[in-house]
Amino acid sequence: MVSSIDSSQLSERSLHLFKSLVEHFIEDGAPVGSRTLARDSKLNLSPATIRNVMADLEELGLLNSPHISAGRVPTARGYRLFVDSLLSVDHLDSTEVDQIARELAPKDDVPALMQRASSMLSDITRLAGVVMLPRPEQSRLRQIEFVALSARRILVILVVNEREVQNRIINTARDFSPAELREVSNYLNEIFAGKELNYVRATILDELEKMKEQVNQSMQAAIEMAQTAFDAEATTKPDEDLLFSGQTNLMDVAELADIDRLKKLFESFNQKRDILHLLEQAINADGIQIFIGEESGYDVLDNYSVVTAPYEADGQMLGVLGVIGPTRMHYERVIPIVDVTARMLGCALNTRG
Amino acid sequence: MVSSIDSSQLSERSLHLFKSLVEHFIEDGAPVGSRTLARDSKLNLSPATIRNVMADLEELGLLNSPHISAGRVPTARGYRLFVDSLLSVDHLDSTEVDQIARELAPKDDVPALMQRASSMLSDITRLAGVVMLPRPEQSRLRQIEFVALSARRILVILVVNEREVQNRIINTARDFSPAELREVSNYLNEIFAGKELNYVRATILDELEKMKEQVNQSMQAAIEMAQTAFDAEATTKPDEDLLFSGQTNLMDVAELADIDRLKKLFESFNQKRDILHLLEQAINADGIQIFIGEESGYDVLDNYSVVTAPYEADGQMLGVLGVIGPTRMHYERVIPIVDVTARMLGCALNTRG
DNA sequence: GTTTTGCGCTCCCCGCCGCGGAGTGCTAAA
DNA sequence: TTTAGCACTCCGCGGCGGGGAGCGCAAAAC
Repeated sequence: MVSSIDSSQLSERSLHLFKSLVEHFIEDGAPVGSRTLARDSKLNLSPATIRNVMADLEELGLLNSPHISAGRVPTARGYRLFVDSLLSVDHLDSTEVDQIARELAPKDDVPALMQRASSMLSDITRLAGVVMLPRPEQSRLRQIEFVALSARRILVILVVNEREVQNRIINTARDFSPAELREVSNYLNEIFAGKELNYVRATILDELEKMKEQVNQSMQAAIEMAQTAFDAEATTKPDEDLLFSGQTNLMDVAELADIDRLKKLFESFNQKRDILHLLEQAINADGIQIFIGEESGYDVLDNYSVVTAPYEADGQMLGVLGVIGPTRMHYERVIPIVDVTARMLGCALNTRG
Repeated sequence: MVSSIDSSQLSERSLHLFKSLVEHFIEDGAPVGSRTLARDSKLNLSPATIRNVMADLEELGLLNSPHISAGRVPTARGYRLFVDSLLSVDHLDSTEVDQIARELAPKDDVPALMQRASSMLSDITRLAGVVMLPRPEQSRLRQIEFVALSARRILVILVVNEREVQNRIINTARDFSPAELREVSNYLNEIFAGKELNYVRATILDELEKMKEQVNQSMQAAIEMAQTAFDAEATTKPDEDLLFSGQTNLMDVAELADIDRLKKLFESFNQKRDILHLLEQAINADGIQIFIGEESGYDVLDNYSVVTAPYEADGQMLGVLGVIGPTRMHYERVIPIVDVTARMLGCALNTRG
């Protein structure tokens, strides 16, 4: 790991100029040269002086130039310094906060709420939004019900975590009557209501195996059914936990006109894997976490930054949400938006009456 | 409406040349000129002759040239003639048919099956796939269940059409005990099981209103609950019925590099409205239906074609699926693929033991 | 010692030119 | 009716040149 840059290693003036340069570049995306900087930073320095400073900054790896006689552009490392030490975060005005609050009013079920959070993030930032859904590991089983579809096809309904519902259909080896089903579900609810899904899954394999002899025949069937149900659970769930929106917003950021890179990014959205891994790293951060360009370690994300924040409700970490855009994004705006959204979403998820 | 072109209005030779030209253009996307055509169509004609023919075809609106001294390109009308009268559809070889059949094996629930159908369409054609889910109007209620989440929040579970499940959460005005809930669901199941959702919705508003006096108090509550449940149904359902996949495939078709048009197309995928309307037109077609470029009437689809086929199970039309790509697509391959997929999906949806 | 000035140099961008290639339409001949 | 011939158009490309933005370096100025 390359030693990171500490703002105290640089003179006040260098920092000021650097900040000014980054802001400029974020604004218009063109390499910025010494003259522009001389004009706009109120320091009353000649372009030549500024060139010297910029040469130093380049040596430190904070800037580089696309070619010898162009202006300078921030590197990932440069953005890192900018974001960590120089950024003055905007204060959201109250109308924006209101808008977020309104969108996240807890009208309906969890997935819809998440979806709204994601599209709100993308609408308001004009970038791509993403929400990672509550991780299944932290789910508590609240209730389990069986509904007979036909003699041997049974619909299993799991109510998880207050407001989440999962359905799956299983095929059984023998027929079950509605009365039997009710009996089975009562039995399972009694043992497992309020327990963690992981625990439930483990226990079913383990403990119930032992009990087989002690209980009556229909209970044995119950055990087998439950096994099937939770087996299916393990396989069907994990790919449903990322909600993207506003991908198309990324299509008008000029320097991403590079359609090939964009295609790869979109594909990684579809496969979800990389982004999921990235977001998982952010779940234990306390508050905003930012991955800048190559830092992320996923090369589809070169030239893109991801701003994330975990959200929690009832004191429990639930997931992560965030925004994906070009490294050259308005961090000072995006950061508070992501931050507030995470909080608000948390509030909306707190269990109420 | 402009009078459409009938293949009988044109000489054998013109048709042959026209077909050859379209095939050529589909292959490499460049305007094709008289020389190329003279060389490749086995007719032994000089370029000059072919130029005359092409001039005629242009006058009929089947071709046009991007500029005066370029080759010719088919118009939407040209593609129409090509597709309707000239196309020799490929025969899928059995390995491909097998692959489709394997992908669509009825492993799990309906939404997942649809999703697989869609991504299979896009994978195999290297274009974008779309599946329209069974239209809610044609859904029959099979079973309704209530699960108490808390005193006044109730989970309503609708089982529709054998293998589809819908959940929604409603808030009630007063508390219900589990026993009451069971009573209510028994009551509703008795009246409504097997009925069409539309009918159910209408009847609840109507008929039950009259019965209010005749039944006891808890039944009155049942009526109100049912109203709430189906009201919610009407509003939550309709935007969940299109599944896209493989959009990114469209990003490497060269002539669509026009990122702005592509962005608009993607946005219309997200909003679903236009595509939905288009597909609804296709639901009553018997078999393959093709919308070519401007024909569709939606200008986001200029330069794109949509190949659709309705699918049915148990003798009932369920929905439409298809492929979206540049007008310049390999129709002779895409058509049979869409066709077979629709049939196979139908088979997979037939109700079985 | 730091800052500025001056200067030479690099590189991009843009418009221009000119040319070759592909293709057309028209006319006149086969 | 088909073909050959011809003049013309338009695109694409490479080369050229000038203007502009910017850099680095060295020497002068503060």
